[in-house]
Amino acid sequence: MNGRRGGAVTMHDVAARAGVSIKTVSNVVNGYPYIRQSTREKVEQAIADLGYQVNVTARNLRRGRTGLIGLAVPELSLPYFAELADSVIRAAEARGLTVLIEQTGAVREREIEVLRGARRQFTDGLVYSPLGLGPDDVHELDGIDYPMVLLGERIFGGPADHVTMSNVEAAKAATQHLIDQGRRRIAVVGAHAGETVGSAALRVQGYAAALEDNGLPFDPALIGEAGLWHRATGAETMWRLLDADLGIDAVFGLNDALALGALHALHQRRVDVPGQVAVIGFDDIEETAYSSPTLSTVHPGREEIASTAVDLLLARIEAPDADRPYRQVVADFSIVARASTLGEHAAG
Amino acid sequence: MNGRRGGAVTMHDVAARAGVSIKTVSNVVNGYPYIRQSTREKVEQAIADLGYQVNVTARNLRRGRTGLIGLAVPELSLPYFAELADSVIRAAEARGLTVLIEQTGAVREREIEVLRGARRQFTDGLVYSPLGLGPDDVHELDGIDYPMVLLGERIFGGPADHVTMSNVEAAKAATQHLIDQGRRRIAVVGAHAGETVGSAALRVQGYAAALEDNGLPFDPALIGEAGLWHRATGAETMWRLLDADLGIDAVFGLNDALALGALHALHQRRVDVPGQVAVIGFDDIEETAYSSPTLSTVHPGREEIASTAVDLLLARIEAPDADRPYRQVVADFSIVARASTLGEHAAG
DNA sequence: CCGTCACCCTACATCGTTGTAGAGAGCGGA
DNA sequence: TCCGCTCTCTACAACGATGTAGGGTGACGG
Repeated sequence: MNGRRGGAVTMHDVAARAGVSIKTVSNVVNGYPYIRQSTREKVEQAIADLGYQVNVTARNLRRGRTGLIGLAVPELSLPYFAELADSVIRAAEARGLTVLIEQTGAVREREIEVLRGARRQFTDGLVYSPLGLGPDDVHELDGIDYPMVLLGERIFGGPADHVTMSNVEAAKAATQHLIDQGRRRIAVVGAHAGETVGSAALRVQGYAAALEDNGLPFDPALIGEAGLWHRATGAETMWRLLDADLGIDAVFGLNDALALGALHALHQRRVDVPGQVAVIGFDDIEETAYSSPTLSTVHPGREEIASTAVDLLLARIEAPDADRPYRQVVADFSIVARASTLGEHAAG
Repeated sequence: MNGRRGGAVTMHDVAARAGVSIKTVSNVVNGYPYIRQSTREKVEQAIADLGYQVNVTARNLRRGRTGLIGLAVPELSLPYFAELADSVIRAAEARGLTVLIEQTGAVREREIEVLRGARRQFTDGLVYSPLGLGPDDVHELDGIDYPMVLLGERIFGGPADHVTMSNVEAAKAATQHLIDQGRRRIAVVGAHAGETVGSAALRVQGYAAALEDNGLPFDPALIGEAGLWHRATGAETMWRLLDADLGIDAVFGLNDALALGALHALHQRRVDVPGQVAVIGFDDIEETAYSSPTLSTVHPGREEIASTAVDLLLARIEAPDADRPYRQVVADFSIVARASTLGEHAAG
């Protein structure tokens, strides 16, 4: 029965042992103030003696809440999402919530399914990070009647709070960092041709803005496409760019996996980093601190995103009726300058 | 209320609309056979009209099961565990179970805490993969009164079924693979000095066995230590080994992260892989198929481990009283030969 | 024509907890 | 003295589902 097999001590047993009513036990457990000290002690003793633990299922039924929140991400095998999940789990734990992870594989159908699936019943709310949906799918969020927090830049305007990162600003800062190191021919790895929404488009936009700010030309030849943001595609794109002989002196990987792939390709071609080409990534995944050279990157405030998301969700869960307007929060970012732009001497 | 706010359609509502008793609705929902076709249709129509979904919490309370299982792993940011979690989630899904992940950070205290923590109440069982515990901690498992499946090689003999991989055999096969390519000076990256249990010890043991089978000497100088099995430590260990100038012609990374780190170090030192040094890893994480050169490795049957673990757990959950002896299952492995041992021509 | 049996359905209690309402004790102030 | 208040505790009815027991049908065999 519910975790506790065998014994299955209930409030009844505790009440009997302590010689009080079952409700008094409940009151003690829930910290109700008007209980005589001696009574409280009797109950606590009985609880200790019997090893009683509240039956959360029954409490949930009664309270109408489960204490569980869902987290829908594309895949745990993508480091960014594994680390995001890690942060969300920690943030939730700190607030007494438990996280139930659902993988969507970035497949549109599965992302939609998650919204109405049976699992929604277990959870008080959902942190939703879609990759497969596009702006045309906003209507899929219509009629969502549970607390939800959106992450990412695929969809805006649903009936949910939204936590994003400053993609444009951060990409601009990353590009500026390269320019500050004297770089002028900065390639991009990971663009998505034709897209106008999503992280790829926004980050390229930031890149272009930085160039413009510095009076540098935007050369389409420097924009390397890569559909999947994996290490392998990063390396391939880098090879293509190198083959084209464009005089590149820096690379902006739109995420860390791409940048690490590019780093790898550069090594293989015996291109010195950052001597000949500086590299910067985006996401600050753990591995960037361990690559060689260590990878400069954008720290997107993952912890902040996670804890803000959980806070917003919790607020909606606790006051479901308050039809307070949906908030959009933009997390702070920072540039983490490491050896791939500064060189070994200056960085760690 | 439990996911469905607002409406909160219950069996009562469905029963009223269909003009039957609430129990009949329950019977329809649960596939009870003795129901007139016409009645069934009426009920199903009412369910569809009202958009009714069973309240899982109430059902759980009544049935004494939650349909949730716990999965305790060190960290999701370690690719092996992220992929293991992925596999367990899929396996559980296929059997109608939902997974609740708990991260222990491989910290002994937190691993112990997980065993009795409040979360155990939410779950019908636990898939437990400790890294911080040692054989002396078996007693921590005493008195565990819920279904549990152990993973890994840290602890044996607890009151639980156990799924392991053939560490010794697999490591032996990996080493043999290198020997088959004509390698004779095979270094190990990732050994744990002094340990006699755990994956490191077992894999080194398999390595030694392969050498012996082939009449090759075991040279302690070739055994590179690395406490953490990360890419960075793999690279460091590899550098140390290279610096020692041992005439190494192959490297066995005790896991893929180490092997990838070693690969990286070799590249940096302009050592040709596999021309001068062949490299093989262990785990077959996704990335090994994308590294350059692609990394040969041991496929440890992660899917099999996950689905076996879930099967065993489910069997215990469904028949908790059956005191059938605890089983130990060893998953099959296979060698995945890629470019880091075969060269580009032969491999993908 | 009646008992038996398979079939279909219902009433009621129950899972373990918490909200509501209110009872009784004790105390101070009018 | 009685009222009203605070404090402490209890009884009872929920939450939404399912197990148990049993009440009606109608068909069939004797």
